[in-house]
Amino acid sequence: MSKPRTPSIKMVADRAGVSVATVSNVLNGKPNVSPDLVLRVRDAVKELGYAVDFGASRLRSRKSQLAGVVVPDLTNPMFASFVSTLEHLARVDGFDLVVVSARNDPEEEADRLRNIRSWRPAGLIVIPCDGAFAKRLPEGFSAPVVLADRIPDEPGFDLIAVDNSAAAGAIATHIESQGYKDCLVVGSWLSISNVRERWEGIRKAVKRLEVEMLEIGIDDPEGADRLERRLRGRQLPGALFVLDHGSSLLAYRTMAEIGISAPRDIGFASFDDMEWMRLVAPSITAVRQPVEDMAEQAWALLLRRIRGSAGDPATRRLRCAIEIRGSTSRSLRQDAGEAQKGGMTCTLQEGRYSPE
Amino acid sequence: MSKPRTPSIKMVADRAGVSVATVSNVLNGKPNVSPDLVLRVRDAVKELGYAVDFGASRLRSRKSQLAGVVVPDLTNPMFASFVSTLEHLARVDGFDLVVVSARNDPEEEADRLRNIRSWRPAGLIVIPCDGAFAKRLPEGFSAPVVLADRIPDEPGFDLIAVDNSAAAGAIATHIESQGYKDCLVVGSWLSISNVRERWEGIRKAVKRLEVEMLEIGIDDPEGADRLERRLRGRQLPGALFVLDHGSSLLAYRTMAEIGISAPRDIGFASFDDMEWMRLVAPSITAVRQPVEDMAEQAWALLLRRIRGSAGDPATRRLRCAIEIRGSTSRSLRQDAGEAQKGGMTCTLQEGRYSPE
DNA sequence: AACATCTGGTGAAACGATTTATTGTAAGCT
DNA sequence: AGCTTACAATAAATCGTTTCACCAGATGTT
Repeated sequence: MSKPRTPSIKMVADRAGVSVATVSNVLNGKPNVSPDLVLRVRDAVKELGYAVDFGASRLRSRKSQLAGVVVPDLTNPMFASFVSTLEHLARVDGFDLVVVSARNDPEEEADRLRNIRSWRPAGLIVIPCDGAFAKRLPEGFSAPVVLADRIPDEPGFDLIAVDNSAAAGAIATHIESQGYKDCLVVGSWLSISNVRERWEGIRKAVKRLEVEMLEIGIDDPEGADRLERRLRGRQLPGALFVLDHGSSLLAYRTMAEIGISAPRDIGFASFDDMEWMRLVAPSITAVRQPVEDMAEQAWALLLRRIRGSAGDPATRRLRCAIEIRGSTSRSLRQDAGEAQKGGMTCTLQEGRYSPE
Repeated sequence: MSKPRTPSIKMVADRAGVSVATVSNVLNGKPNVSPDLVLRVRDAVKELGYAVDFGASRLRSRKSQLAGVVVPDLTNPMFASFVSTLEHLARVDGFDLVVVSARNDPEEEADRLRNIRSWRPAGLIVIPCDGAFAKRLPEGFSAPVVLADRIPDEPGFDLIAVDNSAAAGAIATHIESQGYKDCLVVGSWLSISNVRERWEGIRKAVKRLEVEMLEIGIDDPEGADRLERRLRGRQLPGALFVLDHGSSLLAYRTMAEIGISAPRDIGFASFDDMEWMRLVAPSITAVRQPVEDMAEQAWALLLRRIRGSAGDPATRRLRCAIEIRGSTSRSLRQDAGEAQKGGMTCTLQEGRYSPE
């Protein structure tokens, strides 16, 4: 009836017949410890099934091998993939991740940030809910923070994002070049920097095309109503360009319900290329964001900061790829048959956009 | 040039003019501390921006508010949603999550398990890569473990899974009742318990329907080839039933490439109902798994174990829902037009399957 | 008055690691 | 031999908490 506690460094030391300091030195690969002792320690470790206690280790050494990750919504495939990539990269560098989802709620984000702070992570990677992120970062938070994907209202942060404006502009130009006269642009909220930048990119790019913006929120029934009313209205827009994945799902479903389909009745394009956009027939013209790259760069930057690199906050914009597919094709308007074969898929090379 | 370290409990104590013990008592809501001191401590905490150090706290109190989560692949929407739900529930109970993805690699899973152990989590929720999970759990791991979704070869674990056999059987029966004569069943590996159970459920359920199993692996080009050859073969099966989401994506894409479509040329059904299956036309008959429920039950069970509930390992099987849609409809074989409207969607009530 | 029982509070000992200072020993150099 | 230098190993201090034993004073009980 004793207490078989999980083995500590002390037990290892006893069993190996050395001091705890020596065990620590062996475990951390410090030089100046004789080969036979290394062996004895290793054996003892194995026999006891010992594993260091990261908490205690961090407490004393003041070095944490833990990073925090905050995303708006883990169920969004974009963010899931972001986290997944991050998690792998971090692991390679010996870091673990505390992952939290803010569920699109700034309050919750603030709460999670406060909470995560108590784990004393070496750094933080955050995709903020909205622009007011700076106000939610607990004051006195000293670990480096790298933001991704969304731009904060206040500057002063390291940031990895994509070139929203140019990508959206490229799609708008494509739509225009297909001969569409007007285009309804749909997005969750203009208060989200991505949506805003994309909308502005469109306005900057178009020449003759008439564009009109509609905000429909996130999981908001009223927004869904607004969209449906607009699509049922007497004047169906020539094309529909949706600026985020959530809205795309809603829009595509709504179109199906109403019985209009792309490109027969309307041109359709979307941000955030997803698997399903390639699977539906005809497949959907979309902007593909380099999520993995984003994760990679964010992690690289954070790691540099953790290792002590000073310097002004850096902002990097990554280039998106444009996938032109059937849903915006004017020539497919009549014969919707061929489409699913995927032969229509191509990558826009015009301007700064490069092929796969 | 001093060292503005992140505030510790000692600084709070000094500022409030009390002992650290008192601060600790206030922070942990212990009784027997006078109201004015509580106030003074609270003020000091606020002024300093103090937040407890979970690591130190855990070290001393031996109670961890951290749980580990291991999934085979975070980019799989099923698992992403599982983690997301879990994360929310855990937070409500004051727990944070260390999340790791094994990337479908048992080796990596073993590595992550070892690693996660060093965080001394209060418990673990794992969706194992394969049945040999027990061998990968570091020996001497003392925190409670709850497995989910996949069944380990060796018993002795708490387990929350779904009723694979019955659900797969129901789909098979449906396919049979539609008049299909034979059915090709496709899945990643039979060594994954889910796939195995589903396959067995099918064989148990069918009467006249001829069934045949094809394993195509995970992200395996050879498997993709096998599938393509089979579908290009002289004898196209009447129906195709795919047993996991990854394989479904591959199968659906392959069909499109070859130019066969459901239900015109072949009946098509799948496990793991996903958004895209509702978006393609006609939409796809699928088994919808109660992922959120699974997460909920897994968390509830783990929490109970953490709180000290003893008792034999429990196994719970949750019921899946069946979504009968156009892709298996015999009557749609001729007129593939109507389908996208989704009017075909319904929920099988037969047997133990209940409607939405 | 003497004794037990609360009450609000504190100092100091853990927890499991790393780091620093220290010691003893062996080797290297005049 | 005498003196420095280098090496191996350790004891002890420390990180930020919680907990335990204890204390002084007030209150209650006989």
